[in-house]
Amino acid sequence: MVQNGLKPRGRPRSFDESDALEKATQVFWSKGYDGVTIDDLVDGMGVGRPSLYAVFGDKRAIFLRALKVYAERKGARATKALLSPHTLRDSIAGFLRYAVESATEKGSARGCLMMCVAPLVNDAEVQRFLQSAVAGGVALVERRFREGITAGEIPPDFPVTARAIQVTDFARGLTMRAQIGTPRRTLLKDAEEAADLVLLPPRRNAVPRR
Amino acid sequence: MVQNGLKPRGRPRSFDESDALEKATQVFWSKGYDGVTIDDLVDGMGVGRPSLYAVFGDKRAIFLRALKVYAERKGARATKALLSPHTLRDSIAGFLRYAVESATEKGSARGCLMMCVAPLVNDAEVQRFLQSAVAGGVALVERRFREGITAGEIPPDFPVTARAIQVTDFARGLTMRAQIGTPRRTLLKDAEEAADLVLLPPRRNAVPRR
DNA sequence: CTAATATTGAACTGTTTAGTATATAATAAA
DNA sequence: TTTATTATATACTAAACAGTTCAATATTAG
Repeated sequence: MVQNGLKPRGRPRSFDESDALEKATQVFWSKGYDGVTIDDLVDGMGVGRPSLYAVFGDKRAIFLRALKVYAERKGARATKALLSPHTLRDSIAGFLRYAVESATEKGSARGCLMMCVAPLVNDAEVQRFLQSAVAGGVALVERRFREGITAGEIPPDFPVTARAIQVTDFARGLTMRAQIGTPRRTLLKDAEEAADLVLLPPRRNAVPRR
Repeated sequence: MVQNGLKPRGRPRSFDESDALEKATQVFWSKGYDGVTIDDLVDGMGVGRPSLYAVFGDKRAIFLRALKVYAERKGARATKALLSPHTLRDSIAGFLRYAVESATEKGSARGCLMMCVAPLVNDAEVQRFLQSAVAGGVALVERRFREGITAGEIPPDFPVTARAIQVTDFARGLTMRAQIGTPRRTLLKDAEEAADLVLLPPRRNAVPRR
């Protein structure tokens, strides 16, 4: 246990670990997984080759850590976009808008590391992580729908699970189109219309009153 | 115009050109674009290395042709799934079911070459092709919705364009989840519910958004 | 100061890869 | 049968690549 907070013994590192991971994210995002070479990572992360192997391991290990960093940051922002607004409609639209905005950000590659790059990595751990991320997204939206029922914004028979899945499928569809170059404004408009759609009240079996 | 149907002059080829392209599709689909080497193509297509370069060109050229073959076949089947059924609901559900089924076929890689592999190819021509494929899909669904209006299955004020976009976005979302391993039966159920959603009649009276 | 410890830059090694050259084989025409 | 033509198999070359080695460097502990 001893040396927590104490100065480490040898020569100090010339890079910041989490900073380097952040940069790795950009490298993978812009070049894909198979498209990235160790030299790309050495250049992009600003970490010398032997240090890179010593501290992070090989390409697969670096990608796993970068993916988790990315997912955590993106998940936090998506959660904020979803849970901050007061009205349900603003929440859902905000969630989808965030998906579009983050997928069309200038300066970064278009799309999303989790949806456009990671699925192609043939690796069981990556796949498991992605599945849990998908499930987490659905659960989050589902929770917001339940709050909407409590607040009386949607009827108690609103199919929360199905609609939550549909919201996240929309996010995926929008992100995909972002990746192939669909303009942001188009996608933002489509996000609004998707929000309208998933908030439509379900068909009642009962005969409408009045 | 001379030698159409005539025997060609030199040594005959030991492979069938379109057959080899079909096999190339499988190679790219299962290994991604950057993950594929020329040797993978030589092995997978059954074409010797020098013949491969002479007949098809380099990796990028092979991918382009394979992508077009794939898109044509898949587009034809999707069109059939969409336009064959009598009822609109069967058409839309059939379209989404086809997306799920083709993305979860046993023997092939999961997902879709156009959505899961091609977008990562950093190439202007590929991107243009994908954009036109997306637009074509929307136009097709839109057309089916219009027929549904004519047939009285949906009201004349049904927002055909917006809903057509939503149908194709759903297909993308479902395909994406197929790629990361979501089971077919789950996706088929979600496809049905998505079909129900996009067929809900639009709100008649102007409803306040907030 | 000296010893111990940890990181770094540079260079090295064996392998994989893309693209090509060359010699051989199979066919049609003459 | 001979010749022209096209395809194929083998093998080659130069470059890119992953992962490691090693001496030099920067820091702490005694």
